[in-house]
Amino acid sequence: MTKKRTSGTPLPRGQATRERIIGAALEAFAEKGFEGASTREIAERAGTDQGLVTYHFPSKDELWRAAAERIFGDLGKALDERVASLEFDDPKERARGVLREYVRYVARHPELFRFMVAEGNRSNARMRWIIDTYMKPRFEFMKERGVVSAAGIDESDAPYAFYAVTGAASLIFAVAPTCRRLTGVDPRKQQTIEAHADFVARLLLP
Amino acid sequence: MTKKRTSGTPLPRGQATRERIIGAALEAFAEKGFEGASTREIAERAGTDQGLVTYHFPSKDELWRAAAERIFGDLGKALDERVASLEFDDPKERARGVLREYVRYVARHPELFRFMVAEGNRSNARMRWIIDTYMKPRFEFMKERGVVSAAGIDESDAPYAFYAVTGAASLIFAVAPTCRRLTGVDPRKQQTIEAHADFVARLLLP
DNA sequence: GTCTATAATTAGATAGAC
DNA sequence: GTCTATCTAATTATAGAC
Repeated sequence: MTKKRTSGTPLPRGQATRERIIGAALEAFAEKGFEGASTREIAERAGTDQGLVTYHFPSKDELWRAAAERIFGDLGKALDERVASLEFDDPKERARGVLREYVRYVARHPELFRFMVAEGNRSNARMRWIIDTYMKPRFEFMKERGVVSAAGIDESDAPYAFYAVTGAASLIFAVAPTCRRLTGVDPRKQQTIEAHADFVARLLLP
Repeated sequence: MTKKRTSGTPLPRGQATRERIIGAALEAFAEKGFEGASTREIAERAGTDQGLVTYHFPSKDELWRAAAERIFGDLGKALDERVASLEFDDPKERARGVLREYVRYVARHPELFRFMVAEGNRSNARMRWIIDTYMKPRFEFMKERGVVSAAGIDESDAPYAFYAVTGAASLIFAVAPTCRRLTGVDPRKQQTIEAHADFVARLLLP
C-alpha cells in the first residue's frame, strides 16, 4: 500500500506501522463492516498484534476515522492529479477522460465502494463529516466541470447522475468474485477494466 | 414485510415467527454484514429472544442462507409478475418498462443491494449457489429479452451492462441518508424514485 | 414453540514488561 | 514503540423449564 513516499526520507518506524494498520483496517472494514472487523484481525493483517493497534488508535472509532480519511483523501488526490494531467480542450472529451480515470481508480480500489455502501446507510457524526469534507467537493466538481455539465444533464438531475455514475462505475469491481462466476469475465484483469471504462464512458457521454 | 398471504389462511404461529426472524436477519445482515449482525439483535428486531432464533435456525450460517433465499427469491418473483403484466409490444418500450419496475423494486428493498455488495466479494459454497440459482436466470433474461437486446448492446458487453445497470439503479437507495445530506434529495420519497427511474431509463434506452 | 440459564469463545480496552 | 497478559463484556450455541 505505501511502498513509496513523495519525499525521499523513509517514515519513522512507528509512523510506518501506523500507516500499515490503517491500510489493514480499511480492507477489513470494507470486507466485514465496522462491527464485523476485529482489531485482532486488523493487527494480524498489518503484521503485528492487537495491543499495538490500540496503542496507535485508542479506540476502534478513531481507527475507523483514520481509515475513512485515508480512502476518501486518496481518491481526491488521485483524481485531482489525473484531471490536472489531462490535456483535452473540448469539455466533453475532457469529461470522458476524467470518467475513464475514475473507473480505473475504483477498479484498483474496490474497497472504496464497499466502504461507501457499508457505511453510507448511517448518519452519525463521523459519516456527516466525511460527506461534508470529502464528498461535497466531488459532487460540486461533477456538476460544474464533470460529466453533468459535459453531457448536458439538467442540474436538477445531478443527484441521480452522481449516484448512477458512481454505481455503474464501481459495482463490478466491488463484487469481482461473483462477477467472474456469473459472467465469466474477471474484473481484476486490465482488459476488463478498460472495457468497462469504455462502456461507462459511452453510456454517459455518447 | 409479510402482512398478507396469497392464500386466505394465516400461517401457523411457529412458521410466522420463523418468517419474522428471516426478515429481521435480512435487515441486520444488510446493515452490519454477516459477522457484525448478532443473533441477539436479530431476535430483538423480530420481537423475540436469541434462544428462539437458534431453535428455528440451528446455526447462523443456515439463517444467512434463509435470508439470502428470501431476498433473491422475492426479487425474482416480483420481476416476473411485473414483466408479465406489462403490455408493450415494442421491445424497447417493454425493456424501458421492465427497467423502471426494477428501479422501483430496488428502491423499496435497499437491503438487496447492501447484501449483494457485502457478500459479493466472497466465493464460498453458499454464494456460488446463490449465483447459479438466482442470478444467472436474471443475467440471461437481460441478455435475451431485457435492456441489452433492446438497447442494441453487443452481447459481449453484457457483463459490463449488467453491473452498470444494477449499480446505477440501486446505489442511491442503498445509501439514502448519505444522499440526503450530500444532495438534499431524499431517495425514500416517491417523487425521487420516479425521477431516478426516469434518469436510468433515459440513460440506458434513450 | 417459546423463553431462561449458561457454557465456551471472542470481542475491545487496559496495564505493564521490555 | 512493541508485545504479552488480563479484565470485562458480548458473542454463538446448547440445555432444559414451561
